[in-house]
Amino acid sequence: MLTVTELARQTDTTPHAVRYYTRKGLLQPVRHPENNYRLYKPSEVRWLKFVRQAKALGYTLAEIRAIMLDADKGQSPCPRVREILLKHIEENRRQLEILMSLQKRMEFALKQWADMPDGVPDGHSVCHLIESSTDDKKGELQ
Amino acid sequence: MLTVTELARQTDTTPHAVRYYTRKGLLQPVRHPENNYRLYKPSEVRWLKFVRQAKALGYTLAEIRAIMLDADKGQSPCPRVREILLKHIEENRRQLEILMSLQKRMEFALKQWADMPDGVPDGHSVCHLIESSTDDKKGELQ
DNA sequence: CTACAGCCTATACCTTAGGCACAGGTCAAG
DNA sequence: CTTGACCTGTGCCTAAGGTATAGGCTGTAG
Repeated sequence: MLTVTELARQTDTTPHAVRYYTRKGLLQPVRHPENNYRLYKPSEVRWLKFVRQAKALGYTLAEIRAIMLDADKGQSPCPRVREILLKHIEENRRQLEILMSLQKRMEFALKQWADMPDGVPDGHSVCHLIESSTDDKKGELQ
Repeated sequence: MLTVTELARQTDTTPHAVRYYTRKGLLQPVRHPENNYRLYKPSEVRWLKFVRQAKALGYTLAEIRAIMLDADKGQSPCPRVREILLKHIEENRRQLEILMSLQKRMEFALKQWADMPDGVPDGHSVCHLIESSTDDKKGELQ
């Protein structure tokens, strides 16, 4: 049986993250009856490595939990795994477009501002730089 | 004097967002002595439009507040505004690289999985799809 | 006159994935 | 015996609001 720190070390995480995953239901340790420490079965190392792998692929903890529940019921989680990946690819594409649009707006403003002097607040203007920026599509910023 | 809903309507926001900005110190309404409603001066419309403009350029509320404090002290906020924009352009570039790397990983996995059958959990594997994914650079995911 | 609908207000809790801080417990070295 | 290092636990904090709940106002229909 492993303590949080031992488990964290074997999976390249922090003890706090291990406790967090536990709170989220991704790990089920037992408690040491004397000091109340979390104690993990050695097989949890494999589970946790799976979690890290899935996270690196963009899966959220809630999605990973759903995948685990599939597996716990003996069902193949693979259909769900494929479906979530497709959704993420779409979402990420949208997010990339938003950030690229923001990047363009910022770089355009930077260029525009290069020739403008600093102004002093005069009561009807806070910062003319920002106020001068054309506000086309804002794009939700997530 | 405007109520939250009137102010929100004139600036294309929601009443809740107006209250949130107020809590964050970006607006300073007085309170109606009878019903405790927030009451905003008509000039706050211009302030709030400035906030929306800055947000569209990627500024955070905390940064906008710092800019306003500059202006309140009679200092030109423009140097700070330029400096923050540069920082954001750098940060956003990093974030874009992270998301593009994730997008590549996801699309690679999708292609790789196309030829793989669904598996049933067998005790030493949760989902071979995810487990088969090569985990090169994860890139922090923000 | 009152019941109800609709709109307004206020506060409080929820979100992600942990980071950070604090208080207490255990162990070996000095 | 005490000190320091290391471990544990819990609880608060994040950005920018969304959503839910509870209460107050007015207009109208019965």
